[in-house]
Amino acid sequence: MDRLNIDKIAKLAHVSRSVVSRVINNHPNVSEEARQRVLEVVEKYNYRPNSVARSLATRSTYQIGVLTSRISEESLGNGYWSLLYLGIFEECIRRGYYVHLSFYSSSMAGELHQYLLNEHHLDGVICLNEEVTDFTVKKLAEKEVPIVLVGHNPNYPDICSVDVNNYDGAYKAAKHLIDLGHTEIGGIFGDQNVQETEHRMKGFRDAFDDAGFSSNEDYITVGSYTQRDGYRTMNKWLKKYSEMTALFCASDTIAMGALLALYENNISVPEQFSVVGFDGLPISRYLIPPLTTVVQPTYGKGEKAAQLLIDCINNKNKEPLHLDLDPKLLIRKSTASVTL
Amino acid sequence: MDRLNIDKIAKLAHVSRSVVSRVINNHPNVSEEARQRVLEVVEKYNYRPNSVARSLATRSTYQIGVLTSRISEESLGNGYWSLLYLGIFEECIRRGYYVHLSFYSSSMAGELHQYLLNEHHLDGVICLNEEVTDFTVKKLAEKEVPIVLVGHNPNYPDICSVDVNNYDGAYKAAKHLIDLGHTEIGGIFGDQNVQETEHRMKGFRDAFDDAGFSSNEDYITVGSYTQRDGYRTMNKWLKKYSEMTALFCASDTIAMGALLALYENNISVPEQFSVVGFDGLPISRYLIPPLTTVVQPTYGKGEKAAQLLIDCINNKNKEPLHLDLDPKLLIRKSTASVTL
DNA sequence: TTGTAAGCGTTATCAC
DNA sequence: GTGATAACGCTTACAA
Repeated sequence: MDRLNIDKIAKLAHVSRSVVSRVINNHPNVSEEARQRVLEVVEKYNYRPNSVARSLATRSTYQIGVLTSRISEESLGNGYWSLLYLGIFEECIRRGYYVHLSFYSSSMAGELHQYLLNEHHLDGVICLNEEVTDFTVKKLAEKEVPIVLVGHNPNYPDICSVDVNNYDGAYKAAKHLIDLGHTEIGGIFGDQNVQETEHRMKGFRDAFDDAGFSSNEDYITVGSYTQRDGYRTMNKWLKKYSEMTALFCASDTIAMGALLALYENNISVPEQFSVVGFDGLPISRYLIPPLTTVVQPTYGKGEKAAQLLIDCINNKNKEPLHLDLDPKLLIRKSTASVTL
Repeated sequence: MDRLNIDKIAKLAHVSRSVVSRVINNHPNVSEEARQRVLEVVEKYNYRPNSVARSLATRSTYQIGVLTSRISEESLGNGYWSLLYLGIFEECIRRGYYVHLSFYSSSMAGELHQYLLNEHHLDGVICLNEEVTDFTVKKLAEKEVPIVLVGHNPNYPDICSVDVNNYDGAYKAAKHLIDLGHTEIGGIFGDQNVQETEHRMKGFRDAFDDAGFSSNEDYITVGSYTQRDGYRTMNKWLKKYSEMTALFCASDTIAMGALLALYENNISVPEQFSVVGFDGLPISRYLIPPLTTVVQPTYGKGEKAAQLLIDCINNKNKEPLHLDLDPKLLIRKSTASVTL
């Protein structure tokens, strides 16, 4: 028995192809009798409609694209992206959409270009970071392909986005350290170019202001979200600022690097030095020592992004939405009262 | 200007749709003159053929599916999967294929079922682990959809697969420990049900045999590839086998858990206890201490899997291929000579 | 309620 | 070298 199609099923069920189509798509206006006959044949021959043909006819593919940038191996491997993607994926699957995951890198720009230009096979796109956003918006803006951003981007106020409340997260982290009696507190941030960093820095600084003393600008730096950056900066600061007793890292990966630098310099955490991370990655509880960190709902961000996108695809969102999810501080073993 | 299609382009270029099609697909039999005219119009209107329609006509979508199981958050977040996927993705993109990434979990089984049954939008599938394999093969076996496995599976000798040489990797790890003078060496393995474990155990044991003494079976256990498992087992063994001085872990994640247990028990690594991991994850160099580990070409495995699959799709592989990639030992700071 | 027929946008065959 | 024309497999008016 070779390829089944709707016509063969129709013939076998002694109805026309339209009846089969209606049954399959749960459309009204088909007699119970006919429906049963069709269903039986479908079942018997294990028939499934060809989704490609269906897409061609309906102009929608039920496929969405997720774009992220390749970044370094280090940061790819920390679990943040996997979890975010998992949230997107599961929400999509629940709502009947399938998803493509693509990594943007300059060497692959051409191919991805093709992929996006060919908007016909994607009902929508989720961008996980800024580089990818500029690239994508330029391609898809004029076409009617909906986009959702993970991480707010002030350059695109009309595009839906989800983020964690970055201000709040950093504020909580700094306040925790201040409450423990620390005053000489460093802050390593991750990405010069995003609003996220701006907000986290403001939250960090405001916690000091609210506590009645202000943050030391020498203790603040912006690098990249990598272990390497945390490692290097911590090493440098340990030499330069021996009075420093605590550190806020804008990601768990940065904290991981800092922890290693501390270890290599024989400074024990948390007895001599406290470290707070950001993200709440699954691995953070297995760091040495288990990391106190600001947990963000990474999976939830993905889920929300998918919801927003699918709503956009179905024209549900009148206004562009910009959602903020709540972070919360998780105290583990890497922070302690300052020792005098 | 609304939707372009091949007919509009044909009209604008004063040729028939067939000529346009030939130009676009680089087929012969079109005059240079006509080709130029078409190319100009295509360029001018930025026309791209509709890939859905093309797929319907050619019966191939240039889309492949990657299936993995959801597993726990912990193990998803360790970077192994991201790297493996990256290898697959980049090789596919280079060869003109786009890729879907799906996570299998029992709660999503129904949806994924649909996805796979609808084989029409997937030219091939790569399975990243065993559960997923059984599930998939059952669905796609009788249809002509090519499958490639990451990790050999003796149940499916006819399906191409890639793996690292597990025997060799474990052998090297154990030999390294033995060469350092350790004799009381534990081994924590990851998955009862896969051939991988069997091979790693054999490599581990053979290293002892070749060194002239045999492994202690009490020191060998099989659990799961998680930090939690490494943590628990190490804690238990520390109480039970105080004479143990070294440990081989069948993954870096297991090692990570073991390292934490050691830290909490105030046993310093590598001075009092040596640990070797397996995988060579990007994060392994930032563990405390940086982990000695058997590096496997994770990205390369993905790349190879994609190559095999695309070759299958194009009927290049006469015989089912089962490739083994070479692991290598990377000595960092978690292993040292046994102290007497 | 059911069936006919016209798309959807390509590729591919086959005369010319 | 070129251009009709028939697939590809489905959805959806519209007519019956």
